[in-house]
Formats: sequence, structure tokens, C-alpha cells
Amino acid sequence: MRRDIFQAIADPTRRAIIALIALQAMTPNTIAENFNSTRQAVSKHLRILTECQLVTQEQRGREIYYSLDIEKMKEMDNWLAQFRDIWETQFNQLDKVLSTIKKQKNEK
Amino acid sequence: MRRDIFQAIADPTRRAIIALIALQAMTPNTIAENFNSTRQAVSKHLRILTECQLVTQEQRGREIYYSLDIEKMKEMDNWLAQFRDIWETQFNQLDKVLSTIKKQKNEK
DNA sequence: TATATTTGCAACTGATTGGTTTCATAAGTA
DNA sequence: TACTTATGAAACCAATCAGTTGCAAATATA
Repeated sequence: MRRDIFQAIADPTRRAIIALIALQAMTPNTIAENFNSTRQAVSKHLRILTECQLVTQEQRGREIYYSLDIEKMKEMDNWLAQFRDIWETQFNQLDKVLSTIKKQKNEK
Repeated sequence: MRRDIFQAIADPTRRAIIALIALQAMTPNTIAENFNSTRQAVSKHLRILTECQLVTQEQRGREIYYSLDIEKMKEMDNWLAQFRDIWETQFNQLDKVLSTIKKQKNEK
């Protein structure tokens, strides 16, 4: 069973859950209220998110509060970093072209 | 059939393909040489990547060169942006705590 | 023209996924 | 103590996925 953040984030419901608990820890029941599927389905998503360490649990009495581990989200950012270099370079090249055009215009 | 960049990126082989063609356009055959699976399997991955517009094709004779659309990768970055605010705030809060501790130390 | 190369597509297969229903457990509450 | 609430886990199901083999089409080459 592959369980990594990329696979976890692939599901739109899980992305919504992540966004929902990003700012505030919530119980499975409360989270499920925000979706059309059953509480059990949400619970399953939470298990997947927990397994890849994107969310953490905190038990309070019979309730369990789930919250996002924002540090883990940085792994996504780290992977994207290799491409960020490329698109910044491309942007700079575009910038160069634009300034060359501008220069040529001024020289006329 | 759901076809978005998140689902596309979920597969490790597709992530490898993306990284491979990021800097240089390549033909399916050349790409397949870098993996253990068959050319047809790679071709299928390329179709999925094309469908969600992460890669573009350019036909040259009987060869087709695939290259990464770096602009599309920014969609990933845009989604991450909402969390970047959070982790930067948390970092600043940590920074605050650290500087307070430092201050208290100096005042002793 | 005959042959080889490059490629996409269809059909099939076993594994995985996201969902449901049902049940067990633990913690509050009357 | 009996009842309600909050939750996870198991069993099942239809749909999807990633891979394979086989084939057809188009282009290059002899």
C-alpha cells in the first residue's frame, strides 16, 4: 500500500479536508458535516492522511481532534522547488526579451 | 474520468517523467528507456499528462517530442500558497518566542 | 515498392480506490 | 446502571488504475 503525500493529495475530498483543518483542529463528525459523504468515508480519508503524517490526532475525552501538520506540507513545496527554478529562469528570459524590445524602441 | 494535475502527480512514474522532460523535450521511446516498464505503459502516462495539460506534444516526422508545460505546474504552487501563509506565520511566531527568550536572558 | 521504426489505441487483467453498511468499543449522561 | 454519542475497523462493492500483449497507422529507409 503506497502511502505518500502525493497520493493523499490526489483526492479532492482529502484536499478539502486539509484546507478545512488547516487553521483549526476539528473532530471527524464536524469535518463530515461539511461533506456529502458519510462520516465513515471521512474517517477513512483521515486515516490515509494520518498514515502519511499530513494530519495529527489529539484525543480529548471521547472526541478526537485532527489538525494539519503544516511542516509535512513543505515536502510538497520542496518537490516543486526544482521546477520553480525553471519557471523563474523562463520568466527572467521573458523579462530580458521585453527589456530588449523596450531598449530597441527607445533607440529609434 | 477525473483528470487533474493532482491525480496526475500522484503516480511516482509520472513524477519521474515530469522531472525527466522538465529541461528537455523527449520522445516516448527515449523516455521509456529510463524506466523498467514497457513503452506502451509510458505512452499511457504521457496521455494522462497530456490530458491534464501538464505536457505538450510536438510532432517532428514520425517522432513526437513531449515537453513539460511549466506554467501548468504553477497551479500546484497556487494551491500550496494558501498553506505557505500559515507556515510562514508559524515560523514568525516561533521567531518571536525565540527572540523573547533571548531578551529575557539578556535582562538577567 | 518492401521493410523497419515510431507511435497511439484497444482489449484484457489483477490490484487499488472511494464509497457504503454493519458492528464493536470507549466515553459521557440520564 | 441503561442510554446516547463519538469513533475506528471490518466486510463488501463498483469503479478506476497501471500494467501487459497485440494490432493498426504513419513515416522513414533499403
